[in-house]
Amino acid sequence: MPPLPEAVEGRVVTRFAPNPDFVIHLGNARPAILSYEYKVMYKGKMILRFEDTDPRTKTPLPEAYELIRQDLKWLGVEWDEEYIQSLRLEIYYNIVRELLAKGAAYIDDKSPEEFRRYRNEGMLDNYPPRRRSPEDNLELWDKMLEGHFGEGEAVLRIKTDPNHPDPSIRDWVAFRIIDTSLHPHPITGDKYIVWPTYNFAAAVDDHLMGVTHILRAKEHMQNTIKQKYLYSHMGWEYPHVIHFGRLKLEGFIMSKSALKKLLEEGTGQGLSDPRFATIAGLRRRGIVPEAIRQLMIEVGVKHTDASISYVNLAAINRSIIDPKAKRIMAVFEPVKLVVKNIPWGSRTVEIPYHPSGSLGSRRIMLSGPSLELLVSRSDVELMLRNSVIRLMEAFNITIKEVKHDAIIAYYHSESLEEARKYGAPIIQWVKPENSVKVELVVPEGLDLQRIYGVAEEAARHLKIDELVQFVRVGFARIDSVQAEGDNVKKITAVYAHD
RNA sequence: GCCGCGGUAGUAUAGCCCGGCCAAGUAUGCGGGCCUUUCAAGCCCGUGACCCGGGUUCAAAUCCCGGCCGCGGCACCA
Repeated sequence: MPPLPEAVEGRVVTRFAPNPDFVIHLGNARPAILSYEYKVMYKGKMILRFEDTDPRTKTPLPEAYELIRQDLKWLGVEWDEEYIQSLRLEIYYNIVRELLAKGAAYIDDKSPEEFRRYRNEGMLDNYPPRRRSPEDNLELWDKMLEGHFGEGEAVLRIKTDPNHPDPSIRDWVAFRIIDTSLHPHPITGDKYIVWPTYNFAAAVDDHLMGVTHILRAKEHMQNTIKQKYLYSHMGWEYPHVIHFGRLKLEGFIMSKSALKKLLEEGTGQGLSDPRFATIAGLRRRGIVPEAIRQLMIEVGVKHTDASISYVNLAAINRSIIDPKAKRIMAVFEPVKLVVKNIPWGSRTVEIPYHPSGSLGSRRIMLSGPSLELLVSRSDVELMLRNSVIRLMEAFNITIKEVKHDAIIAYYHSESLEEARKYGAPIIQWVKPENSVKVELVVPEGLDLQRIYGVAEEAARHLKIDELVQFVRVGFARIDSVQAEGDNVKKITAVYAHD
């Protein structure tokens, strides 16, 4: 990671400030992870701050506070202090009195249209509310707090350059009235009706919390300019800001509104739907935190938008999970395979869970002279093209007949060398006895495909969240295990990538 | 429309501030080969980019100007 401007070891303070109106997604992971990584790099401090100051249009989700904490922990992000803005309104109110006394802010009790007229015509200097005395403003402020004004009847504005080239900068709104009897706040209920805007609360908190470096998306660039006026009124020094572009994960649903819409339609998968680019969705799909961390560090802090392709994320993820994912044999849309003329009565094959041999092994007993197995329907084609096939880790067979309900084969030979000699394809197989039903959920863009099959007996011992590789199919995460007592009936897995 | 920020291979990123070592590095993808009891991993080879046009300079991806394109903001959202 590139160094931070004017960063001193031990003195860097970063923050991650989500709005708890929803869970966090991959885009939020960027400021969260980078803030954390820089904190670690400079042995500083990181703050988690919930920005929940709009109970009306961005009503906080009560459970989101904890879900966000959980997601951050899962990502490996550790923060040192935590704040909730809705619990800090008195602090903001006190700053307001100071600003008002200094003549740096004023109560605007005219209509938005009236203000806009003065602002857009460059007449802001002469806007009557702007010219009010500090004493009158203080009095009006108290009236606001006491409830003399209804929603939309008064706001508090911070004085800026009244002729700033960007009109949106001019005398921005710092507080507005929200009728919390109509729109209660999940934490403070209807206790407060005068709420700070993002620019006020974030700016004040960044100072009070000693934040030295802000990492935020570039949609805040104009906000930085607005906030600097507040800092200059208060005589504060503005932190260093690093802006970066937006992040998109190709093929995933990212926008909050689209996610909410799908949730309402009832996808049955909730916030962790594997089609979502939410942290929970990616976790569900078998993406590990380290992969997200590496991706964020690679993407960095450029101003340009980045469109991440899933294969890229998958490649990083694969390199992390490949060494520790058990290889499990599973066949989908199973087809019966009958092997005849086996020269031995019974034999046990020992198959390592990983080609490296580092994950142990399981034993499978096979018995002759006639053996019934299951193979994947997708491999039938291979059997039509190749007369000799090797059953992985077992023996070789000759295909005799491909019928619609079964494949008849004869034992051919034992060794791998022999299979090579014939150029025999190697396929996975499942012994029907003690096998487990498996449902593989495959997210594909907006669709969720499900394919069904059976897995070998060893799959009975898989645990939820375990990452496995179904041989010749791909990596997947065990999502659920259905059992009756100790008897595992079925496992459901979510496909991660090949 | 008005403010602001950007544009390096399919994707992501390095280099740009401090011009030459960049006929542009890395990862991933793609093509080919090797290896391998997986369509995984590993190894080798190849593929492919400095938005366009001017200018400054002995020399420009790097500096300047113009254009084009993309993104963000213009909220009593964050």
